Amino acid sequence: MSTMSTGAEATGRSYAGRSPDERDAQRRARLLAAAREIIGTQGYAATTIPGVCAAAKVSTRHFYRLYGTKEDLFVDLYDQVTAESYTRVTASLTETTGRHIRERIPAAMLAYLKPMVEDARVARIAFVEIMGASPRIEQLRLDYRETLIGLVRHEGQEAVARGEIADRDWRFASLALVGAATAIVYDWMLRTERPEVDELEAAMAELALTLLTR
Amino acid sequence: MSTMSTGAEATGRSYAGRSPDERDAQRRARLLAAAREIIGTQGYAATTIPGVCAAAKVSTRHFYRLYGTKEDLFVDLYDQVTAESYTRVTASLTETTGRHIRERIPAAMLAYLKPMVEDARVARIAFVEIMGASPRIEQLRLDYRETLIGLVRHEGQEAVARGEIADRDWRFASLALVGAATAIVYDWMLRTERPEVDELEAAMAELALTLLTR
DNA sequence: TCGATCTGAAAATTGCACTTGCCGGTTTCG
DNA sequence: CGAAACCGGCAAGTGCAATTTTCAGATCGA
Repeated sequence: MSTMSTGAEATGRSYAGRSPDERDAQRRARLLAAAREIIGTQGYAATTIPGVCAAAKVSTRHFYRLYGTKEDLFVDLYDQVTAESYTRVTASLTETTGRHIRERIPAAMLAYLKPMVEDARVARIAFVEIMGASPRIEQLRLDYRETLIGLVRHEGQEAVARGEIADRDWRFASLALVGAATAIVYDWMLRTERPEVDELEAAMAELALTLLTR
Repeated sequence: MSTMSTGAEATGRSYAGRSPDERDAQRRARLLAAAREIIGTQGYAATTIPGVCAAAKVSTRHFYRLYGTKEDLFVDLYDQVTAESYTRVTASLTETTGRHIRERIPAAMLAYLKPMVEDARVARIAFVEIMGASPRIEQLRLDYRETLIGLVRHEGQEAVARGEIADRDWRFASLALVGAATAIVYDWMLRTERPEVDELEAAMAELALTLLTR
């Protein structure tokens, strides 16, 4: 990346009113959108590169210049999807800085769930398709979860230091919360007769409080 | 099946001191053992039929007579693996019949975890490889989980009727418990510096009590 | 306008695993 | 003992998706 960051005398020329970098960025965006749709509805295993390319209106030639393999595309997609959640959580925690941990946890929980509750495809990607897809992707999932655990532990220990709650095994509590959220939200997505979003969110907030503060 | 159930004048003859049915049963058992080993260590996606056959000392020809596809074999394996847990749980509940629900839950939880804690391959199969492998297998997983939810709900409601605990959304509680158990036990398997089994089991029993009775 | 560059579509190639069929050797049983 | 049934291993043949290459047309820039 560093070598082309100045980007001025790049190798290509403009086309359709776009610079080479812009064109690539648009192709990338279309591929990611198509991948989100197809992987999020058909599943990773059933997804083919030509299929994604056709949906994205990108030729396979360009695909292979942007991504080496289907796995690379999925990694990019997963980064995008997890970044949505992670960004919202950290934003929520920043907003609630200084408040009691029992107020902050429900807000952060809802921020975490937001992208999945809004879009079933995201839930499927983040909760189901991510698992066991490949060793590299599995590692990505574990790394991301470790980041989340670190975040929970950090906030938790500060709350303990402030005397707001009792200390506990934060890794255990974080894993329980993430695992429970995964199962519950995905089940909620799949059901036809499901409770309102509000009810789900209230129950999840309550669960987070139970696991992290009681 | 029904046409050959009497089995007397079946097409084949004895070999190596075994009847045709016995030989098939042994091949099946060897294939399942090999599949457990390979899928449980390399993953479902990386598993090939010739690979399983070689490990099981079964020719591919015989494989295709016993199972049509890799998926069929995996279904059989998953049935076996889940049956282990399910059988232990129901046995535990039978043993503790009449006791207070707060005593029965920890016992049932440990029974459920036993096969996974004893064998990392089983944990990987039941918790990771089962997910997103194929639509049919995903359905199998959901069906099995539904059975488990029904079991928890049944026992839970009876305890409520006996006045031992307060009523609650049993589907929510079951999913939370199963999801949390999945995440925690698999994490425990993967870690190098992990707590003793006893500590894990105690924490899981405590978690089950929290989610189902508090 | 003209040659160079870039495009998407589609054909051609490659690679991998499934699936089938054959083979030399073993066991059965008349 | 010898023909027949059966075995596991192995060598094609097949099918599908990944990957590479080709190509005719569109766009750019001098």
